[in-house]
Amino acid sequence: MDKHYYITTPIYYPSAKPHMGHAYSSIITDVFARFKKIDGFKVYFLTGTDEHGLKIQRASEENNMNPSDFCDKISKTFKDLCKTLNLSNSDFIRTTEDRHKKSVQHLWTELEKSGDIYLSKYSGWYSVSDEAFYNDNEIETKDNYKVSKVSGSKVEWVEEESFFFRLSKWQDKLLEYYEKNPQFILPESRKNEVVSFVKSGLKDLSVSRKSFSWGIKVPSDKDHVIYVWLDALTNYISALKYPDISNDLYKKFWPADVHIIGKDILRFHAVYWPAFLLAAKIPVPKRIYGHGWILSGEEKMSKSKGNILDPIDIIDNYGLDPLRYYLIKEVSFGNDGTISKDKLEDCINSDLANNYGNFCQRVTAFAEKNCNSKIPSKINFTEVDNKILNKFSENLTNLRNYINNQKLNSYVDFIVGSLFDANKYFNDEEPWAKKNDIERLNTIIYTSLELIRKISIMLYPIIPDSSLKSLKIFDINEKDITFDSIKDNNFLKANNKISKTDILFKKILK
RNA sequence: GGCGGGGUAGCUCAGUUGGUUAGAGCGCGGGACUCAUAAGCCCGAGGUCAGUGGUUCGAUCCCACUUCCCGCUACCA
Repeated sequence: MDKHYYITTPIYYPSAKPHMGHAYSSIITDVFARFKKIDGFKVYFLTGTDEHGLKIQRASEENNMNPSDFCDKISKTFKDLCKTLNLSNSDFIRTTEDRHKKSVQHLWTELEKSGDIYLSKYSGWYSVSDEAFYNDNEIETKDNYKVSKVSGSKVEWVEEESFFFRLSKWQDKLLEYYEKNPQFILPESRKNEVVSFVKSGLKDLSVSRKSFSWGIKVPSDKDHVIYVWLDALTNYISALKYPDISNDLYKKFWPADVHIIGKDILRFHAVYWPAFLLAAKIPVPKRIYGHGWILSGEEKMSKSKGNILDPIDIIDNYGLDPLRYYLIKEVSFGNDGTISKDKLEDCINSDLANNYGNFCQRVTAFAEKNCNSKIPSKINFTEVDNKILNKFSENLTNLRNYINNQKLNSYVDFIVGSLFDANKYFNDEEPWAKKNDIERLNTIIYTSLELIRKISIMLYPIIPDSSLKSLKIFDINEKDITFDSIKDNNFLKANNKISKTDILFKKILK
């Protein structure tokens, strides 16, 4: 039976152009998706855009466009980003699509039927200029006016009719679910935050708005549109054709294996989403991973600080794979990380150019001169050769576990360690000094070529383009890659041609 | 304020269920080699493991207190 794997990025809110945070979430997700693909899984990788809400409605008005055309335009920039980042996504969902609307409205109706939605009033201190509600403890009285303590702007008491979701009802069930599924929320530190939040008591959630119209209408009351989370989160199942739960996509891929998200939206994914699903009697996803943020130097990137590193700029200047590699290798996954041109350049030079790229180069160049550009025959592995080659089969399970548990850094550490070993092996065995011992020379070359093959396969999920370039040496194409084959020490067939490879990563002169 | 996490080499981080000389990568200094993108390999310098006190034969790791940093504390996403 086929093995299935469903992984998602957040759907992005396109009120601004794509930034490093979007790129990071997407690249991370792509790494997992690609790994699973070469490990024999049928993978469904979903990304998309969340296009409803007041901000979008306003932004479209400001641009003198109708919201629908406006969304088409901005959603496209995110779709383009998928190509720019070389994502292997299976689908791109937009919340303005009919398939999504149908899905959301059906889910709403289910929640209504189960008694989890009721009509009431949403009220609070509202600041028009801040577009935000404030609690009693967030306002103060100044010159006979109520103002926000934070912004100082005037607030007024607003009441609005709204539908509510009985989130409070699900508090215990959620805690029970976290208890029974200790790996549901990762990383562990963030799980604690969610649990303590839920334990502190859940209030019912306002899930509709009458104050604007750009959204999916509440089926039973056309004056209301369905508010953000109930709309947005549903994308994860609407892409699988929910409510048609007998179709293949849904049957095979739901519940999702992991939703990759940023830590800023963890609560919505780890609390609201499972609560909606529990209420609608839909299985809950297996895992929510809330990753950290990419900071620039010490600070969060912001326009005012002028320290924004635009992913597109970086890709234009350094290439895509260096950025992908950097984000995976240099950021401690789960924690916040930093990026700077300086660190990126160091990483490119030491890891990609000197270590990986140069190893491919020195081995293939040597093989060209000494083996007539053919995979050598007459090989006889010694203990040294077997030791370095067997490390991969010995770690096959570990590597799979790393990916299954989102231990990205452990996965990369193994690769980097293998590269050090490979360079050391080549150095220590001195093939250039073995020209009168052809069998030994051939064996060293063969072993080294196998190392290139194995390491390149492991790198494929992270830097797919470069990995494929490298595997071209052996005429291995994308569709032929299997992760499992890194356990094979005799994969390369004698006398097959070794294709010359270009320099994979140019060193950056500093 | 409450709850939680953290302060380990110049930088980024790992680690110790408490036990002889505390680890990696990068950066830095030196060496031998030459197949390679002057890459790679070897050796080395550099840390009172935030501070104070306690438990213990012994603490960087356990406990208490101090100090600094960060996160969460609901309807922008």
